[in-house]
Amino acid sequence: MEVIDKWVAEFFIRRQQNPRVSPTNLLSAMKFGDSPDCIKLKISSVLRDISNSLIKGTLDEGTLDLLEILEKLMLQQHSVLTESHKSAYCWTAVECTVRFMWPLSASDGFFNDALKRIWTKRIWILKESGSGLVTYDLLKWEADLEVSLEDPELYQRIRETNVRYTAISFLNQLLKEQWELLGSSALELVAQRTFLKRNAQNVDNRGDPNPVDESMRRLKSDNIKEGGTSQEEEGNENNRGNASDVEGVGCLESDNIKERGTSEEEEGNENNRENANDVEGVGCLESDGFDKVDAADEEETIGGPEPSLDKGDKTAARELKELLLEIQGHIEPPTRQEEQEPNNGIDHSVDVTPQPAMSNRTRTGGQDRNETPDNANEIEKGSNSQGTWSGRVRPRLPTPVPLNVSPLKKENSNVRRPKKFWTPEEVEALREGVKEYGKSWKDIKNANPAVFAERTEVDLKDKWRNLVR
DNA sequence: CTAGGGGTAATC
DNA sequence: GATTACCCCTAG
Repeated sequence: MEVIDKWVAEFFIRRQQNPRVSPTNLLSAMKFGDSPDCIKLKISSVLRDISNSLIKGTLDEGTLDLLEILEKLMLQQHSVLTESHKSAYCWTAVECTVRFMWPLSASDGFFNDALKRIWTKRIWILKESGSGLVTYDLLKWEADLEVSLEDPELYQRIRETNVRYTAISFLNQLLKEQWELLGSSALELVAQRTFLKRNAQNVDNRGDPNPVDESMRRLKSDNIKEGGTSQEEEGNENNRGNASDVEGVGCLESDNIKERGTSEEEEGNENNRENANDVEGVGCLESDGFDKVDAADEEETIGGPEPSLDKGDKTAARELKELLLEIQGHIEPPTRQEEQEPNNGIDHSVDVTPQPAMSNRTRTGGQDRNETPDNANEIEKGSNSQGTWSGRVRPRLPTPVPLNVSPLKKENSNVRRPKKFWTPEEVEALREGVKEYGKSWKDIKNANPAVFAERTEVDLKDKWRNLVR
């Protein structure tokens, strides 16, 4: 069952924004060992934690902890520390210190405490341990921050630097690189293998003399093509990667699937799919991967180097499939798309193409609130103008409930406020306000919130209009 | 956000 | 009927 544990853990960790699961808590609860698989899982959890903290906008000393843990895990699997990792650590450390520079002077706040806590203690320990995170840049920052304690000009300069942006950029870069290095998840690999096996069998049935080779050749050639575009679109890919991996990727039906182990040099390329195995991805695996596991179960062997699942893996895969379906049922409420209609291959993507001008639309003397709402209007027109929209489904949001214009207008907008005469205090405050602020009704009201508590800016304007008449 | 036109209902 | 307070709308 340990394989199930790992796969389920991986499923949760790779899935973004699951508020009920903290990756590190999950791992500590499951007590994994130090096998290479487990280290990968731990790295995934650290990456997910960093990603979550970026999403939440929390960039603090906890992030430094995570980066230090990540370094240790990288050492355990004998990986080289990347430049992005070093830079991310350096700039996050600076950000954690600079955030305490809010007072104008270094001596007025917690800056000194932060300096001691982060640089004198934490980074000293790193230096002692010979950590690769201690870089020239880090030491340079350390010196500058020390000097800024005594040098108000430098303090001001650092205070005004946008360190946070740089830190976030490096953290994002680190996440992207590390997710790519981690490559496909176990779930996806199983699906890839079974898909390849199925493909090979299909070719075999057609009487091809060398089915596996042919299948591999086709996949490889497709891959080369895909690889090219992937490289070109790296920026986009990057954006989608960690930031939106819940979206998943296209189903494994696409031919961008490789055989792991047939060519090691393609490793990096393979990783383009990185977080492809999130929820939607699992959905695809379900139909394209696991369903085939049962079939593969019966037809045992394919000749050659084709990797196949052993009995244990197959049982595990079957159990996992059921488990995932159950978990998914609990976690994911059915999406609107699922509710509306089965996927029939129609592109439901949001159409952002500018819509043709609504030539029939006319304004009717400004009484829009009595008109049919915009949406309904367009739906109605849609029956006549479908052709011009190429039959695409245009997303429609519900017509928003109009806000009360006046903050003094209470619940029922049809009921007028009771008439309230202006008191001499109010009139006086208005006169004073106009003297001071001119006809800036908002400023006048804000300057006398108590006096004008029951007046709007428009009331002030109207009253002034009456006064000067 | 403000200015100004104008409608409605209460009050004088 | 005039005034006042409130409201709505449009234009800039």
